[in-house]
Amino acid sequence: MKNTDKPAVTLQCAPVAPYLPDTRGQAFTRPGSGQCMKRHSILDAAARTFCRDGFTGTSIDLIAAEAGVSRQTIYNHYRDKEMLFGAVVDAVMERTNAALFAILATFPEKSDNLEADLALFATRLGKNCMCNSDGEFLRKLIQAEGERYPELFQIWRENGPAKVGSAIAARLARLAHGGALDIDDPDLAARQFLALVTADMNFCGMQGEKPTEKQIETSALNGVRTFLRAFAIRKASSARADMALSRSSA
Amino acid sequence: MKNTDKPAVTLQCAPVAPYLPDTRGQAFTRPGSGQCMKRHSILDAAARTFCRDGFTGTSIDLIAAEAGVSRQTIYNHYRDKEMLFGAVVDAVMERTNAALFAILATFPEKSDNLEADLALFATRLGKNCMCNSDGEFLRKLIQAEGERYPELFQIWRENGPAKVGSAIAARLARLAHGGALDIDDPDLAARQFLALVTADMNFCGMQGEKPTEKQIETSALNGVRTFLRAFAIRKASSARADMALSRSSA
DNA sequence: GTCAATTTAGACACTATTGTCTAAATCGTC
DNA sequence: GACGATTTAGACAATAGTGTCTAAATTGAC
Repeated sequence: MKNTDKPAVTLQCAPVAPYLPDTRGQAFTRPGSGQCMKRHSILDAAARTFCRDGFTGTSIDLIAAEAGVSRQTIYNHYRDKEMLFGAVVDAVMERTNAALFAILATFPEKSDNLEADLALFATRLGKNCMCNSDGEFLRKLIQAEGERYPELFQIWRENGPAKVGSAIAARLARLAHGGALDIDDPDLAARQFLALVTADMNFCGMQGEKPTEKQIETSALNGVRTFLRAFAIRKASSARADMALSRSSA
Repeated sequence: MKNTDKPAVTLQCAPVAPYLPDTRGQAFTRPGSGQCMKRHSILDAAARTFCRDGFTGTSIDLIAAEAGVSRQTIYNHYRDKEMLFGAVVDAVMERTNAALFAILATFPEKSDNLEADLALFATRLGKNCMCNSDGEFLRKLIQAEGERYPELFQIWRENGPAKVGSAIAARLARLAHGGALDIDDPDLAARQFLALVTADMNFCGMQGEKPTEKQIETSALNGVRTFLRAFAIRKASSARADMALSRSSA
């Protein structure tokens, strides 16, 4: 059984030409050279450090040390700290977006075994999008620096959660049209779906920390169950039996 | 009609004695004197500034300017930046806790008109606890500095959301026992209740910003409706009619 | 091995911030 | 108005960070 497959999106190197700054002020890189490694490890270390210590709390020297390069190398690739930060944000958003659409493609089409299928979908979403390092980065940094650098995250605000929401809404509407769900407002239902499957993560004393894989799975299943209690259409034949059953353990 | 009453908790001045540092390193203050005002405006400005710019991004000079006092006055009251930060966190947590319990007391007891009552309760919670300035402070700062200063927020992690959760769980269990709700796991239901009534706030492109009052109300009502769809026990007599009705608009 | 590109370590000027210290000004109470 | 407590503005040393510059070392392709 292949489990929640991680859409491994690795960073591509920008093409050719030495020291020509692109839109973000970073120099292009000959692919395959050591430069690519360096740049990757810089972006990686910067993401980790910015996420841990915030923008102002992070020093270039710290990033350099953590990336295993000299400070000057960072300045060779990125004009200044803000440009580096922008590049990190871009990279993380691109990765997360790619993961997002890969996962959206796995949304269940058939309505048999809906609980298990939706739970698997929600688990994938949690593990590879909302609760991994990239998700943590976006969550923390948007909270912390979103107001100071509105233009940086505007793209994400518009394309990130909103797009997941409407994408899930469309797929929920499809299930509703197929007779499996009873949904008035698909957009609202999508938001509530996302809220429910992450419910356990936000209110159990572990604010702002990454949940474990187990916690993600449990939260997803719990959320899907309640979501289906609210929106699933029970078969008319066994409606009374279902209701009696579901009420029995109260 | 008195609307969502705000439990106005104002900061009390610590008693007596000049320049004796208390546990947080802050000097006590003669109540009623100008000192109290100063200290209050320092804490106030510090909360705003820390929330806006983060701990490292905030300078004492900025706080002093925003509070309308000299920098030295701040150092007279608080030993250093960390102590000031700790005092702010304490004050915000105390205020939020007080608001929390005031609001918890308004949780509906009777099960007639449950939707409206729960929506009002959730609205109060949003407006006076989770989405006001104090809520924003705790949310942002725990995300940003929670890992760096674990001991500061540990109290909140244990006493804040967890306590709301179990308090609401107890009240939901009571409603369930009274026959209004069908709930297996009250703690889970409480977390999902909180997640649902704040669902609209997190996934509509406005991450990390304070929602408007209108948004809070709408989100609360939407969330409560779905919560009740999942957990309310429909009267047996009108069950079929209810189900037909709720499905009619899909 | 050569050569150009790249990286490195270190020095550097500059700015910002912290926390201390002082002497003068202000406040509040009697 | 006197007096003690408090606040204030400013100077101050110490530290940390940014971004630039250099010369030497390293890399990688041919």
